[in-house]
Amino acid sequence: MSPRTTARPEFSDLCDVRLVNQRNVEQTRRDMKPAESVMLLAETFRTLGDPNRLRIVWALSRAELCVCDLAAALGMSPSAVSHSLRALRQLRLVRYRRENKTAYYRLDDDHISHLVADGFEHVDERV
Amino acid sequence: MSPRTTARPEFSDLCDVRLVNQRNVEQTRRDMKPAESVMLLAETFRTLGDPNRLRIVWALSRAELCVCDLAAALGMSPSAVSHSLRALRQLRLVRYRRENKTAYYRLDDDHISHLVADGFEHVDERV
DNA sequence: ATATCATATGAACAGTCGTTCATGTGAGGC
DNA sequence: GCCTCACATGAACGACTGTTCATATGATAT
Repeated sequence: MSPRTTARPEFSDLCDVRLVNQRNVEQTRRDMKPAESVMLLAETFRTLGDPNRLRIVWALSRAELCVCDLAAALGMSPSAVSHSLRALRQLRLVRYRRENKTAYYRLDDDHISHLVADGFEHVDERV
Repeated sequence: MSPRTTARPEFSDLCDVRLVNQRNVEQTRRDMKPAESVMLLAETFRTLGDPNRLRIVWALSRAELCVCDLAAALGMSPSAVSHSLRALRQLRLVRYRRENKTAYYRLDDDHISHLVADGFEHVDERV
């Protein structure tokens, strides 16, 4: 996945001539995360931002599952599941092991599991 | 924002006739989050999945800022910032107060701040 | 009143996404 | 060998997204 948006530095002085709090601007610039981190995290969030992929991740946070079981449980085509898993794999959100013809997927580490669990906690608070 | 993907129930039996672990499928179905929660969280992740919006949220997690300061600090046009803030507002990720002509934005609660902080921790671990 | 400032918003366009369909791969069974 | 199964992948199409540009709003100032 490539970034969809690019910063436009030529706009940085579009506001400077107006009433801007220079302190805030400089402090914010100082605190900003490096572009690489921002891109990678945005890509991660965007990948989790698809309902089907999110369901897959949630399912894998509770059990190791093969493609066919995921498809059956979530009501998706095996092809769609495989495509989704590839996106998750490329961001190293899931890993898999092969056992004969079957590929068993699980989350790559606990970080992602916590992230999703926290997210559900957040949205479930708001009815 | 409307969901981009829809579950296709007619696929749920495409895999049942094959070698599926029925236990896993049933357990996964039982553990699945309600569709409403999935949709809302996916929307939230997708909204955080844009580099510019993510930078805005990160900036607001450190200080209350007006639109113009955000634009100046992030090198975006005020219009783009305003559009981004609207998306964040609609998901109640940010709130704002008006002071004369100026609109000061900040994060709506700590949940979102933690989510983003955890996310950066995660990606910064992987170089 | 007119002008300017800070922000909001609608339309529109190029770019991106996720699905389906068709096909490929590679292991097992006959 | 051939067939089937479980999965992977490429192409393609419709749907969606984020930006820019133009315009609107609403407050302050002169």
